[in-house]
Amino acid sequence: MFLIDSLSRIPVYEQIVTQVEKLILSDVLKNNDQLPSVRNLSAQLTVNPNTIQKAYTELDNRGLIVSVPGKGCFVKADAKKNLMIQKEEQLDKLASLIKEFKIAGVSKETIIQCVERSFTDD
Amino acid sequence: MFLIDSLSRIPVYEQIVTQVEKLILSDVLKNNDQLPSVRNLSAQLTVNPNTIQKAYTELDNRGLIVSVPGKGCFVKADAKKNLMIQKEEQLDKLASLIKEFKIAGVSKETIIQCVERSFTDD
DNA sequence: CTAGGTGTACTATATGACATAGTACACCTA
DNA sequence: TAGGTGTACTATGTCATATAGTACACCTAG
Repeated sequence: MFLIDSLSRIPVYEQIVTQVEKLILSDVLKNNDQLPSVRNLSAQLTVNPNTIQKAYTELDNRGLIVSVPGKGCFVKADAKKNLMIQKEEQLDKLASLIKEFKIAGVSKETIIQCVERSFTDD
Repeated sequence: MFLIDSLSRIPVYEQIVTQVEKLILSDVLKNNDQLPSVRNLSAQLTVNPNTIQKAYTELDNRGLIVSVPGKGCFVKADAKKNLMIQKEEQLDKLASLIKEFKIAGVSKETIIQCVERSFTDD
């Protein structure tokens, strides 16, 4: 369910946050679904429980999950909606990346072709 | 000539590398142009000389500049060409980013609109 | 009630990247 | 010769990350 690249510059806890977000966006995790427990996931990924806790705390801060002591962590009702709104707002990042390609001499056609292909493939 | 964000997660030396690349791509730095000296730039950015040296060493490794002891660091003849080739190869990154937006429910039209706008603006 | 699972909190420790500080050397050039 | 260049090296400090271990409060199934 999760894949961790321990060599990456991205911290493990942040990789987990990102992957949970993707699972929510792709409807693998839906409203009120329970996440793996801190201890369970830490064992599964051979990672320290504190690292998982940090990821879950972050997800809680972002309003994507709720942590219920004694029960578990659950996906919030409006998690996906919130994420989609956030992603829309992050289009700025795409713009700056495209400007870099523009400076690098990559043609507009090349980029649009790339967009088309990304939307066609699975 | 250079702007450093010391709060960023990106290391200072890497910010310098990136900015030199952009200056090369935008023809501000051309063939055989001399880069600021290690001590000069370190003073200008209020950064340790070793940090600048690390950036220059990295640029040297990437084949973009040549370091001549006793003289200075100079932009290589085929630096821009090499960079453009590298950038073309990095289109994969754009593809993966677009897929993220796709998952997030951002429409293809929205993205292409963003591309068009990026190429229109200055 | 009890046992075992949950989240949470805390301290201590280790590690590595990053950056600073300082020094030294070899080279080139005016 | 003097002053600028790149380069190399050690030592130190800082910070985020991650690990290790412990403890507590809560819920729930038995």
